[in-house]
Amino acid sequence: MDNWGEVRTAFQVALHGTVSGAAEALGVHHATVIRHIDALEAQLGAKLFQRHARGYTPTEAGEDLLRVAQATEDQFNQLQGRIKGRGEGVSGELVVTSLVGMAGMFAPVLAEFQRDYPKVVLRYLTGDRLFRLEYGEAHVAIRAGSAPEQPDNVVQPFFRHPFALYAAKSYIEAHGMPAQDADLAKHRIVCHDDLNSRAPMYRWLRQQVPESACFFRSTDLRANTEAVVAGAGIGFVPVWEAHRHADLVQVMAPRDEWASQLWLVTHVDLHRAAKVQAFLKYLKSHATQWEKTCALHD
Amino acid sequence: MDNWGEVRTAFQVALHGTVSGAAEALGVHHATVIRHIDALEAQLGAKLFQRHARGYTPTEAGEDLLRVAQATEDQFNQLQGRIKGRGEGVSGELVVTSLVGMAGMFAPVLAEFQRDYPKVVLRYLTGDRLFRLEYGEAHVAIRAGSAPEQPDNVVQPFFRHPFALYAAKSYIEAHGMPAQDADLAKHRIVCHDDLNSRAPMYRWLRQQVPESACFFRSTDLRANTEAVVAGAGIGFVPVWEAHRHADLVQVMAPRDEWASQLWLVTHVDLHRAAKVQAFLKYLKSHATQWEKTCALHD
DNA sequence: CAGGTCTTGTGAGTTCACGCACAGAAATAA
DNA sequence: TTATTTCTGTGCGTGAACTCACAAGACCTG
Repeated sequence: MDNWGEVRTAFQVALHGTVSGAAEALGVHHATVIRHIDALEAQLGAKLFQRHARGYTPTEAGEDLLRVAQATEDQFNQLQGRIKGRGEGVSGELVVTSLVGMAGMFAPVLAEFQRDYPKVVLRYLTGDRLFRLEYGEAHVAIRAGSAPEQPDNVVQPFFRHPFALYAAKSYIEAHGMPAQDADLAKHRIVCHDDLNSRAPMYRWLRQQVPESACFFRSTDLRANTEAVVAGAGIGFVPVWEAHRHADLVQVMAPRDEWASQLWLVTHVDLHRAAKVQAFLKYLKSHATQWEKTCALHD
Repeated sequence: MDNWGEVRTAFQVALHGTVSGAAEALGVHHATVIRHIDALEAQLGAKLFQRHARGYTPTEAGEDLLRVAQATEDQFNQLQGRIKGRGEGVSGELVVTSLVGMAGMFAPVLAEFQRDYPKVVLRYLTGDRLFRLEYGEAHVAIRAGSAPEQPDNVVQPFFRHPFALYAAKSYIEAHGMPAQDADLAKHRIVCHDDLNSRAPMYRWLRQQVPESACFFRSTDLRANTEAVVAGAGIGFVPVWEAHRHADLVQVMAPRDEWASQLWLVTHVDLHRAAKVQAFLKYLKSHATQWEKTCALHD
């Protein structure tokens, strides 16, 4: 049963009882209506209407079609209402993705956002692979590093994520506190597994310490943080994250060159959606708050 | 939400995930599919798909449309199956119409037909006005008189409905039995109200008796029959009907010139339907039986 | 890295479906 | 009856929608 348009035409004919009435309702010429009915009947191999000078009277098959098409029109109208009204309110699904490392920072914000917009179903995706906006896998992504420049993505700077060098109290008691940058080479360093990492803090670290000083290496920032907390050595920990661990001692204060720039990325098709805008506004208002919090504890 | 064809196109795109796949499934060029999607999105004012080089990924709205269109396609397929299979079996409605006078003769036959085809819903329409086949008011009509010649109706002779002159026993006892045709003029005659009636028996009667002899006149054959039974005079009664009244005496035996020809009439569009054919076959097999019955009692 | 094979997207040519203008038939009104 | 209106039905010309052809991008594979 292809050609749904012809079904719609037949539906209007059954509704009005005349070809002319259906033609007027559909905004087409009555000859078109006649052709549609003829084609549909030829395809089905059955008469849908009895033709006479006063109009078209539906047969049993025509009445059957009338019922089905009536239901279809209702469903399409409801669908149209849902789709047109979808963008207006803040509801539906909102899929956010970021690196795993930022989960601890974002989770409270996401929870608060959901308190303000209870109708939104939040999905927070974190994983090894990058979830790609262009395939519709996520609506909003928080990305780190240099400004992503993909054509269909709208990118805006979020905030600079401050890092500082930390160590556990136990480690400092055992190995002492480095006085200046050059002293780091004599310490046990916790760093990224890939020594060629493009993260600015690790590029800085590679210039300061030899590879042999990197005693603990992991691809995961959180694992590194845990290692530092456990006293494995000195390593970069997000300032925000460090606040949660009373045992940590700040070895060196955060520097701007260590900070990693965070970006808010959305797909251009969804950027204007009300719920996306609401979420972005929410995130940005918290960004300034985070920056203040981090600055306070420097 | 007009243009159901575009909805169907969008449905196929959501189903296949690619424009090319949908185009192949629909049997059209992929450029057509793209234009349909663009038009639909423009009309709805919302994106249905995320475009990327690997295909189209449905958004929330697109998935909503997918669900609705899936249900629609299912219903259309079921509808097509019903319509295509409708003509094969003997089921559904069967609307039969005839003059009221023949109800007593047909009712038992209709009941028997329904016993053989229990899935058929029989509607037997009788009324003052003629139910018109061309408006779909009835599938089969039994008509009397000269052969109807309407273009869209297929007409076939049914059988000749025999009439005879009857009177009540009480009337004969009071007025005696007419020996020959000319004697009728001296009797009380029950006849049709319209003296110019085209029925052959009444045209014959008008030639035999003066208007003054017609003491009881009615437009309804059944009323005339009742009048004869009640002893109002001599009148024409269907042979078949007369058998049901023990009080009636046959004044003159049935003649072929009195009989009224009955016709089976069906609309050309429905004539080939299985249920109509089954009913016609059934009626015709009973016609010969009726003729024998009538002949027996002459 | 290069080649092949999917995609989507866009401008140009062509066809098919639509609109127009009639004709015919039936019901209503005068 | 005749006139009028309102239907359906059909041949014909035109334009919108389709097909075609080509370009560009993404992904996989050797």
